Amino acid sequence: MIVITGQTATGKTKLALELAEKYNGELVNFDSRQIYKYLDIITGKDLPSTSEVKDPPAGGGKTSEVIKFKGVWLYDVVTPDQYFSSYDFVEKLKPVIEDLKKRGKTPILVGGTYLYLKHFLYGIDINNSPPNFKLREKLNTMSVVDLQKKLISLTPNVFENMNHSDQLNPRRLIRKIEIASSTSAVKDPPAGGGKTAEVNKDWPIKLFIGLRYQDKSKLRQIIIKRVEERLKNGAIDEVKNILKMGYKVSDPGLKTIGYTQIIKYLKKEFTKEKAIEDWINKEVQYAKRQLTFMKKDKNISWKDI
RNA sequence: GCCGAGAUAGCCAAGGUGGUCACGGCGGAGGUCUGAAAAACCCCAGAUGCGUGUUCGACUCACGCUCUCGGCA
Repeated sequence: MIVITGQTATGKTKLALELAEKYNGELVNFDSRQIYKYLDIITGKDLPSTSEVKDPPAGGGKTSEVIKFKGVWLYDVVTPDQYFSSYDFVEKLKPVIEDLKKRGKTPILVGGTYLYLKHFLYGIDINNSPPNFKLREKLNTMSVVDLQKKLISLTPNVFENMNHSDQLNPRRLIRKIEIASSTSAVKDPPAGGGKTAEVNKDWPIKLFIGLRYQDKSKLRQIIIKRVEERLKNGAIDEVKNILKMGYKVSDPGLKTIGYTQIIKYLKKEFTKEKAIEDWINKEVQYAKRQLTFMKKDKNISWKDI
């Protein structure tokens, strides 16, 4: 198995395609946004036309219920209104990998969502429980202080073991409360979390590459260019169409850089200039956060570009 | 040229009888991360246009200068 991750706009897909050729591989996406259908232009799903060849012609020219294979597995697996977690991702990924194995192909995982990758490579705490949306809805209206109190009343140890940042983060608090109040909850979970399920033991990693920018101003420059390109390629129409299909700003898939800003522009909350500026800023900030997170993985061999 | 309004961090911006003044937001730096992650959150740095005066003390008051905006000419 080959894994390629790194900052956004570093040419991960391009490298992956090269390696696919060299190692008889097929690409598997682990980008949390490209998982979504209809989010194409702004998430950069477009691939060089060579890979389009792999598209199986729709059987007999009938309209396509055929799964689109755009040369990359795990594109377009859910609609923008659907919840999708790192757990779901791992579950989707396993059969794909198995299939590649059977066909003697080298899986080439490409993407920037390190959390997904992390859960696949290093496992998830088996004590965790699935999301409880009803509970979340209720908890979402509570203040941070109240959430803290609630968690402390349920499992003081869990709260104590959270770091300062997480203790003030409503999402993290909600998640902990969710786990603590699930019926199968472990009363006093150990400090470092429970056992983790090893997922990928059958798949040794041949190459684990991280792409990053050495020069931050360069990163910004490239992102500016990419945003301009995506606008030219119809980013605004893409958003309009998605809204026309009935998807809402609040849908998980549309909580995505680029979409958020364009929607604000369409709603006249932002001028076009402001929307573009914000889009670029958010993307640069995202790229930095990616690196902060990935840096901690000592298995990644970094390539500066 | 005259009248009015204003000049607070890279940008936007609040303030008060003169008392270590200096709210916020954006942007910037660094960080957190085990089922929402292109998410959510933590944290750090940085400012009173220039000069003179009044005063124990001025970002705040007075005068002058420079600049900006609006109006008159």
